Amino acid sequence: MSVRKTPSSGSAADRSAAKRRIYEQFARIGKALGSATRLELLDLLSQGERSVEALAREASLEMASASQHLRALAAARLVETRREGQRIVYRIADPSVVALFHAVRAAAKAQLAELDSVAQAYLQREDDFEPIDQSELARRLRDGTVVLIDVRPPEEFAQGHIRGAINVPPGDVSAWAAKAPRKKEIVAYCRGPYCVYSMDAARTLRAKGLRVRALPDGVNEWGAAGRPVARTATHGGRS
Amino acid sequence: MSVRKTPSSGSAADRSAAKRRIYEQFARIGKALGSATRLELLDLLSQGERSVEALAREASLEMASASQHLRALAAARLVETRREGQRIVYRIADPSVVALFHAVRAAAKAQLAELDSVAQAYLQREDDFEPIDQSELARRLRDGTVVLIDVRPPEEFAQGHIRGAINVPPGDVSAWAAKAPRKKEIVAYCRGPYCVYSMDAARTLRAKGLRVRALPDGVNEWGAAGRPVARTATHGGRS
DNA sequence: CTGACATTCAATTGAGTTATTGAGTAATGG
DNA sequence: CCATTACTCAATAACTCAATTGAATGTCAG
Repeated sequence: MSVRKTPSSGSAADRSAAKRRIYEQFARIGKALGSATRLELLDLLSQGERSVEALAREASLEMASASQHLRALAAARLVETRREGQRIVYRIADPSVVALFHAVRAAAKAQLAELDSVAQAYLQREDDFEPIDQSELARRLRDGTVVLIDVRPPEEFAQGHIRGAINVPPGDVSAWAAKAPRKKEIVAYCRGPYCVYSMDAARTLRAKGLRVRALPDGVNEWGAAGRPVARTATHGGRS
Repeated sequence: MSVRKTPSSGSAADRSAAKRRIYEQFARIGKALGSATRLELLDLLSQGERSVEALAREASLEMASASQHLRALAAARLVETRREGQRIVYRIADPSVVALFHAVRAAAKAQLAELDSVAQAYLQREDDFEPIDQSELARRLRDGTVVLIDVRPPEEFAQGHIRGAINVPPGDVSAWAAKAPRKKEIVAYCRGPYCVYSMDAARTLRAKGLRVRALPDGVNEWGAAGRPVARTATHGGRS
């Protein structure tokens, strides 16, 4: 065993041990991403912080199960927690985590098309509504020729939305149709490309004779492209 | 159970099943990333395609073990294969996979600093050599005031390198020092921020009295920033 | 067709992961 | 202080994954 004494460069064994540790750190992150449940929780959290109870409800999980998965995400440092009275609020630890989730989604995109027709059918947005892209929407928002609706729960809207959007929560779409402007085109968006709130809203509105298109992105994709995001001042849960 | 008959929108059960399938597709990718060994293989492959035998050797794995992990990566569609005579050559399936690997690395970066001092010690580049950044290097390459050396095996150099770099494989650094220009500053780079070939080379060259700095990026990071990458025409393995 | 080589497959064993259940803990309101 | 709510922890059983071994497959050189 030739052990070099040079302080700055360790032995070959030290090296490969260190290299292994580095890859093991990376693998911690990978492991945390290796569960559909945890990815769903991450996706929800990417739309805004939430309590364990809210996450369990939205992902249809047992409280204990949600808690365990969230602990796992926290152990991988993908999320952080904060106590707020009786609740523990989880949030994404760093913008790089949202970017990571998007990278996974991008890598999965091709295979979804290829080998899961059920999922594809569920997502057929293009077939029903001509999608609008970010740059066209940005231009038309400036021109004032569209009305942009954010079809998500108010809590998510408050934590960040496309500047200029108005919040029409999923349950309120029908009611909102009555007072919707009939002259302008309506653009609906929700959480992102795999979220169907905006499509549902578009179907509902079109059935009432309105002109609607859908933006396939969410507020994170919009923000990641450097476009303006607004957030409503929160008054902390229900304090 | 109210089952809607509308063809375009399925029942609530269909929905949540479809949503689950989507997250399960994402999780396939996550699972593939959940092993230090597979991440090391991906990292090697991001530097260029290789046979199973070459990968097993470079990652110090049994042939069968390397093959199984590579099959797992292939099942997640992160890598593809091609037969070349008796060998099977694996390669990254899509640029989005390299981006995914980089996203994992970025998310892991903070924790490495925080909770693995062994790995940190191994990587202490800044302490020894003033790092150069991409834009400074690009400028000085244009000016011709630096000599850029690519400290990787020739096969990797051939498959893609920073335009203007000359290849000095890890074992040849000492020999190359003799004919290295003494007037210009030397910049060394290798696979990327977690690769130590360039640091080793820099130490060796500095011990011989040369002026050396290190670029912490590899060819993928350089290329991802839209900077020019060159590749040498391959003549296909050993055909 | 045979032997050599690179790779994959199959079967085994041990280790790690998941969902579930029930108990334990921290903050709040009375 | 007690009850309640929100959450976490511990223990279990079912399941999945990893490393290893040896056999099987595909290709090439003769």
